[in-house]
Amino acid sequence: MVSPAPSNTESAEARQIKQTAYHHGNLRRAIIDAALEAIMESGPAGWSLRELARRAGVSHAAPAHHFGDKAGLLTAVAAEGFEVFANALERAADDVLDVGVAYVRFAIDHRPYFEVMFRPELYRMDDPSLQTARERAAHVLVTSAGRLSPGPAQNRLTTIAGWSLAHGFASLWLSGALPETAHGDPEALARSVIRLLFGTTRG
Amino acid sequence: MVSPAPSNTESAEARQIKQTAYHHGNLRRAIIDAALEAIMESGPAGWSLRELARRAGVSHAAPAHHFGDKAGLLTAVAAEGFEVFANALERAADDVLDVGVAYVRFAIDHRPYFEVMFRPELYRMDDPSLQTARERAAHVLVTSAGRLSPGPAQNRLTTIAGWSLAHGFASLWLSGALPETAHGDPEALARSVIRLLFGTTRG
DNA sequence: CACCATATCTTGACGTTGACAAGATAGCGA
DNA sequence: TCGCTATCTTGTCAACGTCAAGATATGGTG
Repeated sequence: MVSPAPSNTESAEARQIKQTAYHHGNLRRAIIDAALEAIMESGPAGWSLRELARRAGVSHAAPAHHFGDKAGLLTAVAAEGFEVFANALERAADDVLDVGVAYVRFAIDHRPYFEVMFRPELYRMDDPSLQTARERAAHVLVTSAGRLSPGPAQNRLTTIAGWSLAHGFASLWLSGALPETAHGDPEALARSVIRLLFGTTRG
Repeated sequence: MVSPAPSNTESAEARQIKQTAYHHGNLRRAIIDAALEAIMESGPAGWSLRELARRAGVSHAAPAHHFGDKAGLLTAVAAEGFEVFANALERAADDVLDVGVAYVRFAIDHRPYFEVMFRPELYRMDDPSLQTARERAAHVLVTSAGRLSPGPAQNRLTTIAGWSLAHGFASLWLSGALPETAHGDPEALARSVIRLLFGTTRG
């Protein structure tokens, strides 16, 4: 897993040393990690800032210093998510099929990020680092799909189709809307499905 | 628009007659309509039960009598949504392409329903009327896609692909993730995109 | 028409939440 | 050593979801 910032990798000792009465050491990261856990358990709205503070062992108002408010925290989560996302797509950028599969894999492996990223009403879209990573990811989608078709008009359609297919599969899988097919490996199934769209064009 | 129950179609007079001190007349419907409005304005989590009660002109605890709690209200919204959804798909069931377009059109025309329906953590999936409508909609998807391919294995893939494509396009469009392409008619664009998947198979 | 059982809605209360303000503490450079 | 600033705590407030108890209307039964 590629994380843009050192996550919960520091030893318990090191944390205990830093953890004096007032200074947590790395509260910002701890709160984000707690948020990711909470989102994994009960969605992007099934928890409270105070609960995250409790999990991190700090007072109820401590998170506000780092994130301002709840939307600020979710903005940080989304920004971090788009970075991990862009990295994952770039690593597969040579092949459209691989990009599509990487899209699905990211959604499943990093579900908490994914559940926030595509819900703009939860956070502030004008965040600079967020926009940068977002454009980086979009660039991979456009260029990898652009290698398939000749004209720019076709290119545009191909990009939207591939993007929609990967995004739709990921969303439906996560929401559990594909009940009978929920057996087996989602990644393999995704690959077969995406091949149905791109297979003909690639021969 | 097809609504499973008489919505805000009754005249203001009729409502005023029924609206005595204690009895609203049709509070259940009024609360659902208020919820749809609120979800349209600020998403499925950007409002409160008390706000809906205020909009309907009743006390803060009145909605609880009809829906139990917030999840109960959202369950009613989702159930109603799946009914409208199933009706819309059934009306286009003759052609896979039309079904896909109807899928996207529903998401855009009935955005509040759509935003709740595919977020299972918001409501109670075990609701009977919800499950019935849900299976009805799924049946249209499977049978319409099944007319394309010969074998059952191919059929399964085709169904998932078409479903994912339509669902992904709708989700991305609603979230505003397709910025540069956001000009023009989404329905026409959706038709072009879906044709990219099914066009080859149908000749 | 009188009566009452029941559905519907109100009032009041409790614990929790997000947000803000003011104060306390720690780390760090001058 | 001093003081500046980032970091965290404590206290507070209105708003929220939910529950309990009471009030009122409606429709059926006699």
